[in-house]
Amino acid sequence: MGLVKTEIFNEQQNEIALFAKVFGHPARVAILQHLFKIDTCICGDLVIEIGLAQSTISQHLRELKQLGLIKGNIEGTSVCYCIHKENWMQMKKVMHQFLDQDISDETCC
Amino acid sequence: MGLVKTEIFNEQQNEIALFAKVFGHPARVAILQHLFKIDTCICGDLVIEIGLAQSTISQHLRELKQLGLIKGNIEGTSVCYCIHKENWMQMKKVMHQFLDQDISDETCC
DNA sequence: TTCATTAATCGTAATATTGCAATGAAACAA
DNA sequence: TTGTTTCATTGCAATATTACGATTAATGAA
Repeated sequence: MGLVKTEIFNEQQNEIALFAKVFGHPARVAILQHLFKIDTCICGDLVIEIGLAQSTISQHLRELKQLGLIKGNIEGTSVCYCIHKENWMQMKKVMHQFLDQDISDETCC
Repeated sequence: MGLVKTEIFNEQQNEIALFAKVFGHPARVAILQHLFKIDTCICGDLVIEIGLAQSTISQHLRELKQLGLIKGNIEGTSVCYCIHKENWMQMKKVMHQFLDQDISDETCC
């Protein structure tokens, strides 16, 4: 199948999974880290920085953009990509809620 | 290709991506939430709770176990699964470091 | 022993993802 | 205009993932 049965899970579970999935590739992690570091960026930089083909990077950027985590402004012939700060903070809330669930002290196994 | 070029990324980036990938499926998110909620569990519960085939749940449990996020103790004919608390906290550190990167105030786009 | 229960594993089909070369499209320079 | 640069898109091929039925292995009950 290779097809996720989204309909049997609730909205929150699907949202967490969507965010996590986009972080589930080291290239996208590296892109985001680079954008945080230099705080503004053009795509060409990333191709050199990361070491994948230009079309591959462009594809990863599109996925990040589709989820709203980055935005890109066209500046002449190049594109300025950066973190979408409001959406990043929103995403953080969702992920923290999941990661920071209470661990009770009861020992089971 | 369908094959991630792990070798061009650093250890931290690959580790973040591995953790994120395992959270990138709503069934695994749901399994973890359930384990947190009831704090001890057997696999059969999960099959009813989640609504996927037993073999599918078993597969997801294996992935979570392989990453060390859960552990399973055999108890008679059933298996008691629960969160691996130490490893979960360790994972949280790694993910927080990534999610909580500083967002500078400079506006770029 | 035989039967039932539980969960892991195997095999397989359907679909998704990754990566790249080739091509397009838009902006700018000469 | 023509060429150049920059990035997006398209069209693959290779591999990975998801899901399930069937089977296996292990335990416990009768």
